[in-house]
Amino acid sequence: MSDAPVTLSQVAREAGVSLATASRAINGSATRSVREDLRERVLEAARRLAYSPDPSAQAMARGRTTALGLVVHDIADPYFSTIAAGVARAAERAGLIVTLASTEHSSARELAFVELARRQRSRAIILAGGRLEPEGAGGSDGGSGADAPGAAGVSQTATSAADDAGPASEPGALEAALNAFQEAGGGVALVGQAIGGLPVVEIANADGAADLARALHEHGYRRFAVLAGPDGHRTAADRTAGFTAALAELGSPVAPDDVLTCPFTRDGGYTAMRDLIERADGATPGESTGRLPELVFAVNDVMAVGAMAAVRDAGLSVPDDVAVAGFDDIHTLRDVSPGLTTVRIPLAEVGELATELALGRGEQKRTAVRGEVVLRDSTPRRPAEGA
Amino acid sequence: MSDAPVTLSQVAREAGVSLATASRAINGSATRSVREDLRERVLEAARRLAYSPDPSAQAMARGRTTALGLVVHDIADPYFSTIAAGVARAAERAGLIVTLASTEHSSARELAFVELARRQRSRAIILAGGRLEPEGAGGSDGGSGADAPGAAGVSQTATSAADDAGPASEPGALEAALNAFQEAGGGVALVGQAIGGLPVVEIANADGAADLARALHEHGYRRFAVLAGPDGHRTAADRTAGFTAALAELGSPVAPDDVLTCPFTRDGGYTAMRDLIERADGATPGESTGRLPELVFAVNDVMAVGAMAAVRDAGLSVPDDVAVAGFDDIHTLRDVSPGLTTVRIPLAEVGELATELALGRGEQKRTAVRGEVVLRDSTPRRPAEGA
DNA sequence: CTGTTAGCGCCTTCAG
DNA sequence: CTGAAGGCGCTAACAG
Repeated sequence: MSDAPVTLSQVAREAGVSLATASRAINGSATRSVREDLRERVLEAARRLAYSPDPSAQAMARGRTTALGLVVHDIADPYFSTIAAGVARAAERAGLIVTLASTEHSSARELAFVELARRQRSRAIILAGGRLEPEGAGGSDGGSGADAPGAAGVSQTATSAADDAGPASEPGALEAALNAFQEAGGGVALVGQAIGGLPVVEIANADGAADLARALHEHGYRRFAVLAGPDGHRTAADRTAGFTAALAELGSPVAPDDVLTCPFTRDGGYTAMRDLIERADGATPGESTGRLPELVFAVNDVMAVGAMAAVRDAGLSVPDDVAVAGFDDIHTLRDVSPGLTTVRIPLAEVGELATELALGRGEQKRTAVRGEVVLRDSTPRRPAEGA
Repeated sequence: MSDAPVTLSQVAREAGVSLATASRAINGSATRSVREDLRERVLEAARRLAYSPDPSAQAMARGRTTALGLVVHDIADPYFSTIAAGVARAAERAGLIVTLASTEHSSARELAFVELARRQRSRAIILAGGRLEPEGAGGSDGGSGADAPGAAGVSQTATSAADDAGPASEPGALEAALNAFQEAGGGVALVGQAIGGLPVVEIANADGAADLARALHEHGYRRFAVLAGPDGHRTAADRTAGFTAALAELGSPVAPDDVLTCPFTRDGGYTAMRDLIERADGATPGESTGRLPELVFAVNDVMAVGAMAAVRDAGLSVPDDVAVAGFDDIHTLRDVSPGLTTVRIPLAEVGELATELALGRGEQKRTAVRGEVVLRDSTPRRPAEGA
C-alpha cells in the first residue's frame, strides 16, 4: 500500500500551496500566520493523504527533538515502573516521546545515556534512582581495555558507549554531563535526591523514615533493627539515618550492630533477616543480642517482603515474633499479609512532577514530596510493657 | 562548556580528511573501506573531540531510525514492566534506543503509536499486552468531535493523534497499521497472541491454564470458580478456556455461574471474590451455590492477590476456606503469604525473545513460551474426600 | 500573508 | 582509496 511515507511537499502540492505555507499551516509557526481558507486546504490535504510529520526531520530542522529521556536503574522494579508510568502520562500530555533507559545499576551506562540524550538533543531528561555515592557501580564484566574490539572507540550505539566507559566513571562525571545537557538547552529533573543545583523532586526519605520511627515508637516498640541497604546508596542511607536519628532522640537508639548492610533487593532483605534470626538463635556465636529485635525496618518494601519471607521460613511469625516495616508503599505489595507498615510515596505523581519540572513548567527548581506513614498489621500496637 | 555538539565535519577537519572519509571511518560503510592510518586519525580526532553522531541526522540520511518502539498497556503493571526489562536489555545489546508507550488500555492510542513508529521509521516495534477483541477500549472521555480544538486534525504529537482517533478504532486498523509498518521495512513482534500472520511470541495461555487445572485436580480439588477477567480480553479468555476445558475433561466442569467476569486488575479480583463470598453467604439471594468453591482461579496473579485480600477481609482464610491460584508468577509477588500457586511465565525472556524476533534474528516468525505450574501453599493437597 | 532559498548533520552516489 | 556534490524532510530566515 502506501509504502513511502507522505512528505510535506506532497501535501503542499496537493493543496496547491508552497512548502512553507503548508508547514506553517500545520504546525502554526510561532510568528507567522496563515489565511484561514489556505489553512483549511492544507489541513484537508494532509488528512486526505494521511500525512504525519517525520520527527527526525523536524528534529534536525529545529535543532531539538521531541524526545524525553527517562533513565532508571531497573524498569522491572516496581518503584521505577510506577515512576515511569507517571512520566509516560505527563510526557504524552506534553506531546513528547519517552525513550527509556534501564541501566541495570551501571553508572557508566547512566552516564552514557545522559550523553546520548545530549547528542540526540532530547528535550529533557529525567534521572530516577538513588544516586550512588562516588564509589561507582561497575558492570559485571570488567572490560579491561578502553577500546578493545574492531571499530569501537567512537561508537554510534548507546551500548558500546556504555561498554567503553569502563567499570566506573569518575565521580562528578554525571553531574558534568547533566550540566552540559542543560547548557545545551535541555531540561533536567532528578528524582530522589539532588545533584548539585539541578532541578529535583526530592523525596523526604529521612523525614519519612523519622515519621515512621516515631509512629512505631508511639506504638510501643523499643528495640529495632534496620536492614539498611548497601553502603553508598544515598536513598538507603537517608532512610536509615532518619530512622535511627529519630529513635535516638526518643531514647531508643539502634545499636550499630543492629544496622545491617545488604543489597537493596528482595534477596538482600531476605538474607539480612535470616542473619538476624540466626544471630538470635546463637547460630552465629559471638554476637551481642541473643534475641530478635521487636521490629525490623527494611529501607524499602521489596526488601521488607523478603525479610518477611525469611521470618516465615524460619518458622516464626510476623508480627508475633518480629514486626516488620518497609518504605515506598509499592502498590503491588499492598495486599501482602500481614499488611506491611510502610511510608507511602506517591510514585506516579513523582514521575509526573519530575516531567513537569524537567519541562520547566513553573519556576521552582525543587519540589519535595513527603511520604505518609501507613500503619498496617505487620506492626500492631504493642501491649504496654515494663522497662 | 562544549556547547554546540561536535559535528562530523569538525572531526574530519581535525583529522585532516574529508567528511566522507570521516563518515566511512567511523561507521565502517558497507562497501567502502578506509586506509588504516587514516582511520586511526579519524577515530583519534573523534575521541579527542568527544564526537558522537546525531541520531536524527543519521536517521534522516539513512531513512531508518535506531529506535525500537515498545507499546504496553500500562508500564506500572509488573507484567509489562518485566517484559519491558527484557526488551530494554535486548535493545541495548542491539544498539537500539527504546521508546516507550504506555497506552493505558486505549486502543486508539495504541494505533496512534504504531503509526507514529512508522512515520518515525523506527527499526522495529513490539506490542505487548492482551489484544482486545474488536469491541475497542475507548478512553474515559468520549471526546465527541473528530477534530475539535484549534489546529488539531493533523497533529505532530502522539497525544493529539490519539485524541482524535476517537473512542475506539475500527477492528483491523491495528493489524493494517502493523502491516504497513512492516511493509515500510520495520520489524514487528507481538507478545501474547497473534494478529494475522505477524511475528509473535505466543504465550501458551490455554495450555498453561490447563496444566494448572490438571495439577489442581490431581491435588484433590473438584469444585472451582474462575475470576475470568473482562469480556473480550484474549489473554483472559484463553486462560479461562484452557482451565475450564481441562476440568471438563477431568469430569469436574465449572458451572457458567462460577465463571465471573471482572476487570483484569487487583480490584477486579477483589470485587469478584467478594461477590463470590457474599453469594455463598446468601447475602445475594437467588444464587445457586450456597457455599464457596474449593478453589478460585484468578486469571492473573495481581487479581489473585486481590482475591486473597477479599477472602481475608471477609474473615476467611486461604487456603482453609478457599484455595486460590493465579497466573504469571509475578516476581514481586513471590513472597505473598500463603505462597500463591501460579503458572510461571518467563516474562523478561519473553521480552528479549520478542526483541530478537522483531529484529529478525533467526528465521522463525513465531515462538511459543509455555508456562510452568508452580504449586505453593495457597493450594495445598486436599485430604481425600468422598464424592 | 505567501513563496523562495538555505541549510540542519549525515550518508552515498558520483567523479578523481 | 579518497574527495566533492546532492539530497533525506522539514523549518526559518529572507524576499516579494
